[in-house]
Amino acid sequence: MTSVQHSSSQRFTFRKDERLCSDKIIAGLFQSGIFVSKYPFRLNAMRLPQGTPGPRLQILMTAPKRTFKRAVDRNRVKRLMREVYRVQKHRLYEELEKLDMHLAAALIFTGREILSHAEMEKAFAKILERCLAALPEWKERSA
RNA sequence: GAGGCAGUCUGUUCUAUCGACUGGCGAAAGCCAGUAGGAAAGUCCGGGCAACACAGGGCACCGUGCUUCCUAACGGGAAGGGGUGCAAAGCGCAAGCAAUGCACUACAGAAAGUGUCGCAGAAACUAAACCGCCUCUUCUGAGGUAAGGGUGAAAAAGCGGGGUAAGAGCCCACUCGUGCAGCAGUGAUGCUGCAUUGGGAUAAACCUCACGGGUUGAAAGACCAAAUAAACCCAGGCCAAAAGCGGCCCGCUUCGUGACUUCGGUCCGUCUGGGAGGGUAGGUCGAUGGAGCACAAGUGUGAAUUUGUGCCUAGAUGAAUGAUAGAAACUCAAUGCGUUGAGUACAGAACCCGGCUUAUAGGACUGCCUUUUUU
RNA sequence: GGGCUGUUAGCUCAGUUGGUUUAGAGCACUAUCUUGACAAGGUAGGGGUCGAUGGUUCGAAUCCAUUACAGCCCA
Repeated sequence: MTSVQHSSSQRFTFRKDERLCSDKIIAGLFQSGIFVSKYPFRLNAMRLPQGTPGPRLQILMTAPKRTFKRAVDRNRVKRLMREVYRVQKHRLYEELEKLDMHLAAALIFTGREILSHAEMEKAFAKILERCLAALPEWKERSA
């Protein structure tokens, strides 16, 4: 019926501490220049120092006001992005655990139109592959 | 019955799985409850709240503009008055007046002053003589005239009669306007009487009058934690001049009884403003129980308001209120009458309220208009 | 959250304050002259609901109100 599979080890939560809230980190994030891009997404990233408390990855989702004029549309896009991330995030967590990295990230929607949930899922899987491939390189650069 | 327009109200529901935020319970795992709108929007207005400023007066600036009322307040609303447009019983010889109905109305002052009124036209503002009309005449002009023509958005009340050389409020009746008085009304204003020839428009042009307005907005502001630098540079004030009263003036208020001196100033202290540089950029409060909502009764034409009873109804902060699947309801299209397909508006709180304006699929109700059928 | 500005020809802008005259300039476009042909240049011409709706006025791109769409600023 649904694509979501129940598992005792993995839960598809998205709590407050997984979200990126710090003003300071966000400012640094967009200056770092580290990103991967795959239409209709763009993912900016910045490595956090070792031993940062909380989860391995803090992330924020956003949709630009320039392409989505109405607040309803921006909310819709951000909510879809959150749901898609929530389901697929465990692959990233595993990889980060292996490399012993902490990461801050911003997921930006660069498309022009709102996609359906199924299209979003496919598109996010693609950018996730690119991101995983780039992780070791990011570790070298920031070290 | 069908279609259109305007107004008011309403504006999808249920189940499963995976989540988010707030509150409660719990040692924890977790469980339970709640979680977007009528416009949350535009930011066009008005308040609450907060900080700073503040003897008082005048000018300037900005806003509002029929009256009375409602309201915490308003540029909002209610009721009323006037005006304009359309229809119009009726009255009048006519000009015209006009009960009543519907719609609209930013509606103070143009006899305080200034500006503007192109083209056309003879003449456009304390007016004028082109054609015309009349009188005189040396036949070319002089004078009278504001009926008629023509121009214009607008030509200095209208119409009928008298009067006259021709004409003219020159005189009279009626109508309109203005002024004064009386009456009615809280008032805008209306009615009646008397007087009066009574010489334009524009104030959404300047302006005048009346009333109102201190400035800045929750990125206001308060507290806690962390960090830190009472340092440095420049300008100015400190007993008679400057600063302040966030535009200006009057006026008012405030601040070294320091040291040295060649009396020009210098130094010290202190205050104010600016520069450069450094640190932090986390949390709590503000902040969700309020001009609150629902119902009933009373008062009022109404907007509203009083009393009683009941209810608690989002509170995020890089920002929750969601995603997926299935079913139902409604609408539309195709129908093989079994169904199949598509669609379900406008739109997302950011301190909170009261209005205004704008957007809105479908449904319900009310009013008006058009058309068809029947009686 | 709070505030400010703009919208005129296909493009870039004047004109708006202070109303009536013809809405104008440059580039572009069309025709034509010149050239063997093109460019440049000369001559002539076309092209505007002045963002929209309503109001004030005799008359509105201009004044007033509402509205739509752009752009900018404030820690």
